[in-house]
Amino acid sequence: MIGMDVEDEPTIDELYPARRLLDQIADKWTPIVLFCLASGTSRFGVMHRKIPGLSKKMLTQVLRRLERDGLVHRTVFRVVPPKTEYVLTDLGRRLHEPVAQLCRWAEDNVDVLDAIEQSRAEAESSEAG
Amino acid sequence: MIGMDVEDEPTIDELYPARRLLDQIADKWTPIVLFCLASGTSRFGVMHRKIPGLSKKMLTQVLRRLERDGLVHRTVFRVVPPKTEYVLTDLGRRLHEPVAQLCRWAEDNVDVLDAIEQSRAEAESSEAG
DNA sequence: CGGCATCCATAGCGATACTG
DNA sequence: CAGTATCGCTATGGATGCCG
Repeated sequence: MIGMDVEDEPTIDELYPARRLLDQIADKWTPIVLFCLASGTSRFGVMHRKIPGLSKKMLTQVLRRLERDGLVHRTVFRVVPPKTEYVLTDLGRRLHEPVAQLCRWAEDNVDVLDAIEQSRAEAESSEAG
Repeated sequence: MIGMDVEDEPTIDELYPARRLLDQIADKWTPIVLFCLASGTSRFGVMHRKIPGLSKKMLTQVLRRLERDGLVHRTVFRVVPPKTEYVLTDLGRRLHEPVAQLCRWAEDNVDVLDAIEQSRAEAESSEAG
């Protein structure tokens, strides 16, 4: 068995489910937007106000991508003033599941987040000092 | 009650637990590295080979950050050839929980990932076509 | 209101080469 | 083996202004 090696471990390549999922949602805003939409139909301005720090440009970008990937449906009402509604598709609701898990974990484990921030602060102060 | 409005919804600001968690792990590689380390102590080269597409530079960067934030412990053995071991701290194991949830969900819902990819492919072809 | 276009600054990230 | 250093491109993302 030349080339055989017990140390040969399976690689985690780009087809690995976790990596495919991460390619989809692993950014600063997508999970938050998904989370916002989970509670029901929402509008551009509402979401924009609801997520401080998220620029219109980025919100648009995230929503366009979600729409393109079949996760969000966009309805434009041709009225004055303009009105656009966003709602999760069935697929979007499926993808929201792991995001919700993540959010729940975060809320239940704020102590971990605090501890991480403290570690970082200590590391940075000792490096600066 | 001037200024009171039933439409006033709570904002999801940067102190919201989910956003703090995302700031920590929402990138292409961190969750994968965390996942790799979950199975036990590992070495730089082993992880590098195990995750195709992850450059040495990025792996170093991710590991340094995890170390700084108290999630990973690094042990350098002064031997030739050099040897460095990485292992999750208790805090790191805590943070691994939601990552593991994510990975599990991804493996159980490959159909969703497939559907998303198909939606994207269709959107792109109709846009190009 | 719900965008899009533009500018611009920075961060991300791969490629390559070098070191102890 | 386990990095560090440098280059250079590209993507990210904020700011601003315009438009229907």
